[in-house]
Amino acid sequence: MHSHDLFHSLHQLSRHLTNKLNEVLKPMGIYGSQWAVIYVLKKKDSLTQKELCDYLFVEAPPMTRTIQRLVKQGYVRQVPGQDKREKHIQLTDEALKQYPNWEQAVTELNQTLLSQLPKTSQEELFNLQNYWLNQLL
Amino acid sequence: MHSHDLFHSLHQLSRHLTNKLNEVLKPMGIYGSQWAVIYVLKKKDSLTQKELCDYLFVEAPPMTRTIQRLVKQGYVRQVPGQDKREKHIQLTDEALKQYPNWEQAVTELNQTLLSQLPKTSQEELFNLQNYWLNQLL
DNA sequence: TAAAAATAGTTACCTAGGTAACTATAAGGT
DNA sequence: ACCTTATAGTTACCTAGGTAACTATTTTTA
Repeated sequence: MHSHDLFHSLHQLSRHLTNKLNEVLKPMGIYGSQWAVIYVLKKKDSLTQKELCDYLFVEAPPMTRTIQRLVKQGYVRQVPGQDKREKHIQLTDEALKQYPNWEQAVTELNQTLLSQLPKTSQEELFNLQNYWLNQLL
Repeated sequence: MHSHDLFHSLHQLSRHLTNKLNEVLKPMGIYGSQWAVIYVLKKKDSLTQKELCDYLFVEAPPMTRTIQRLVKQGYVRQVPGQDKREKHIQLTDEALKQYPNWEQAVTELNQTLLSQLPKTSQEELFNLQNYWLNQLL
């Protein structure tokens, strides 16, 4: 096994999964990057853009774009914070109404994608990825 | 473990590695996508764009762009095939001259990135990725 | 063999995500 | 208090990769 192959297959796998995600979300009118933000906001309730960036491991500029699109679609609102530099991002009622649909679509996709991979392998893969990622940061 | 987390960590890991690769290649004047093409061409000698797409699992349009950049930089040439639709892509002497530098930089990076991950884990990760990828295609 | 379908590659345009340079606000050091 | 530095977010522009629509060839088929 050459190290190149390991990186190559990881890259391919990631792209394949991203494509599948966008395919499923397309008819629901949102993109994968938007779903990632929505998913976090559902769990955390209200976060600044900085916090979203840190959590999702994304730079500020793409986050600005993703949020602006979500604002335009009415799924998110930006509330000015006490610190006037900050913007607190929250899901709108419209987003909360749509959430179960999005969640179901994504969960079904994930199950389909993982159906051929035994549970123990899933755990193993997840642990290896996380261990490696933590070592790298 | 939620399936979302597995996909999320895979996505993060992939992005992190891509960023590191581009960081290392930047001073050498090429990008990660270009390196992927060069690496394949070094092994296979001459391939059509279609064959490169299939091998790297990439759609035709981005491949066209990557190759056009490589042509402009003088690292690759497009030889018309017997089938006049095809273009056979080959490394130039200039690319072959630079290759060892690129190869060394990438190999060193890979070793650094993998240094904290035990050999057995590397194999395990590689096998899981490939197994899953094959199931999905 | 002429018309239809498939294939290789390109162009135009989209999202995803990165850096650099900028603005506006907040925090610290003197 | 004032000036410097740090931080949150935006804007502009770059690469990576995707789809749709197109051109130019080749292959199939009627």
